[in-house]
Amino acid sequence: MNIFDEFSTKLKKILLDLSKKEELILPSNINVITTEIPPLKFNSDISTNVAMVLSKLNKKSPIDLAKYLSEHIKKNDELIDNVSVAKPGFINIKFKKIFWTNFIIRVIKNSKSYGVNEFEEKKSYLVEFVSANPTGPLHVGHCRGAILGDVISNLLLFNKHKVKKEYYVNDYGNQIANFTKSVYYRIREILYKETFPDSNYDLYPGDYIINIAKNIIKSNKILDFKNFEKISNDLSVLSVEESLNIIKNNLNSVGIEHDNFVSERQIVKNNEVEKVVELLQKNKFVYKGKIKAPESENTNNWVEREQLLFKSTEFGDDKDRVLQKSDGSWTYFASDVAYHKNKLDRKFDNLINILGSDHTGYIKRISSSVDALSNSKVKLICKVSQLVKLIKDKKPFKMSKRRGDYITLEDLVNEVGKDATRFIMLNRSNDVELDFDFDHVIEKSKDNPLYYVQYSYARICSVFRNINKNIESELKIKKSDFEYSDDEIKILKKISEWPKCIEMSTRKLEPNRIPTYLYELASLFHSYWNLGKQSPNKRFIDDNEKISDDKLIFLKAISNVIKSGMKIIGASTPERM
RNA sequence: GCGCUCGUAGCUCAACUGGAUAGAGCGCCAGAUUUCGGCUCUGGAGGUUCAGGGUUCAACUCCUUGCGGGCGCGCCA
Repeated sequence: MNIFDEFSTKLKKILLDLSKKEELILPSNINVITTEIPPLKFNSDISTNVAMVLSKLNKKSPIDLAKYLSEHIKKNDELIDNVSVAKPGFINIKFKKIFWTNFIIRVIKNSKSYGVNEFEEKKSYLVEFVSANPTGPLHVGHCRGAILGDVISNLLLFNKHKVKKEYYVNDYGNQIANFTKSVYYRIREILYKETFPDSNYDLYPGDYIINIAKNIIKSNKILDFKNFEKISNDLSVLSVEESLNIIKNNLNSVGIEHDNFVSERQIVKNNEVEKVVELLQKNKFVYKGKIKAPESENTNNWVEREQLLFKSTEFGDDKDRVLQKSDGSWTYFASDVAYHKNKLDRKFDNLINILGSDHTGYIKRISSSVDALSNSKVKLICKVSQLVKLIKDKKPFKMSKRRGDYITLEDLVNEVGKDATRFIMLNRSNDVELDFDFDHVIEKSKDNPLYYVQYSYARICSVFRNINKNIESELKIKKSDFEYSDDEIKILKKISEWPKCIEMSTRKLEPNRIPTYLYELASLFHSYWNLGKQSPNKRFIDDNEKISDDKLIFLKAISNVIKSGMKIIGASTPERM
């Protein structure tokens, strides 16, 4: 349920009636007429732009048209207290108090599904996120994208869509070869006391490789480490497995679990790359040609040569992209195209990729391939998560560029916890850099939005505790003839905006609206709470240690919204703090 | 050089599909608080939304030019 949608429906009916009577001309697209939340100062509940949109077509001034329409609106609805017209031509509707009583009772009755967009068609989504190279633990940079992907999935699930969360494992190619070699040298270091070749910059120096080496030795799956060539394949598989375990543990520590891991190696092994290249060739998207050297830096070493190219320029890319290396093996891009063909074959309605900001340049070419493969029927939606700037003691906390030395996701979670990590990472729009201030995040104050929201929930719980009621149990509503005060209606109005918040977050895949919304709701609640200091009638529990039904319902509705919002974010709502 | 992206109060950021007099928090100033729960609340000051041009009844939002920051521009993944 969504009071804005409901009003919109009523309004459109009125408009259609008037147009049938030929009193009004309507535009072909009636959806430009919107219902909105009026700014606070107008002291009304819903507003609409209808008069401004229709004024030109009907050759009337917006104000006159607004006056004319507001009479029809008022006449039509006994729950409307008054309808007023404001300057450029807005129509503002204010409901009677009983409207809000009815409203909150409906919210309570639908508490489980409140906020879900009922009218939206249910679709299936594949969300690919993280997909970090399986060569070591995740760092802070990965973390933001990971949480973004997870919460976008939660949002879609909340709206009853089908979602598969997927991780693409890049376990093929040079980086993996170097990684495997690194593990190999560590093993020789342990078994034969040989020193690790620190001067080789292709190798991974991190200490975690030593643990991987130890685990592989312990597992006894390979018995003889003397000849690298002989064991490199098996060792590679084991090494990837080990580092994937580290990554999965990292993800679990922030509450993330993927449904599916797809191996690049497997895609290559199944000849999926050949097949997809063949298919593209058949549809004339592949050709042999030369590609220009990049405009940047020194192009001295650039050797122009004839190579297999994908025509991504046909879909707006800067240049066509190479599919095959000179040694005959496939480029990363080629196998990724095959992977996306694989996704398409699984028949999802929508494909979503979450990428780091360093991959923005990659979006055009990969979405081009999806266009080419699906005949532009399926769009690949790419969301980019920008950098995270860590701040400690008011200073940027530099991620050292020194090899193998970066702040890991594990470090972050150990420092501030899962809830704070998730909440703060989502607090900003994903396409803006984010300051992650360690000092605020662990503070128990308003400076810490997580704490502030959780605290409001805990306060509500304390009321329930004091009257010996369980906050989870369902409320039985006997009478509903009470009315709420203006201070309470302020909060009810905020609650009525919740479905709108969810709708926008889902449509734009921008979950950052949710922490903002919850903060605002919490703020209103804390204000209300403080009113109890002066006015005993604003306190929840009266002198006889009882609570009235209206207050009980009121609290329950607030806590429900906070809880379901926090659930989408993936942060907890402790009953005591 | 080219592509993508961001630019809003001193600072960190909101602002719905293009809506009204652009909102919060921090910091600053002034107050409240013997409470259901303790960094909670109330008020004040603070703006040419980077700059110019355009579209529109209406532009922070869309188009365009310029400026500034970030990212990317390999047969790396």
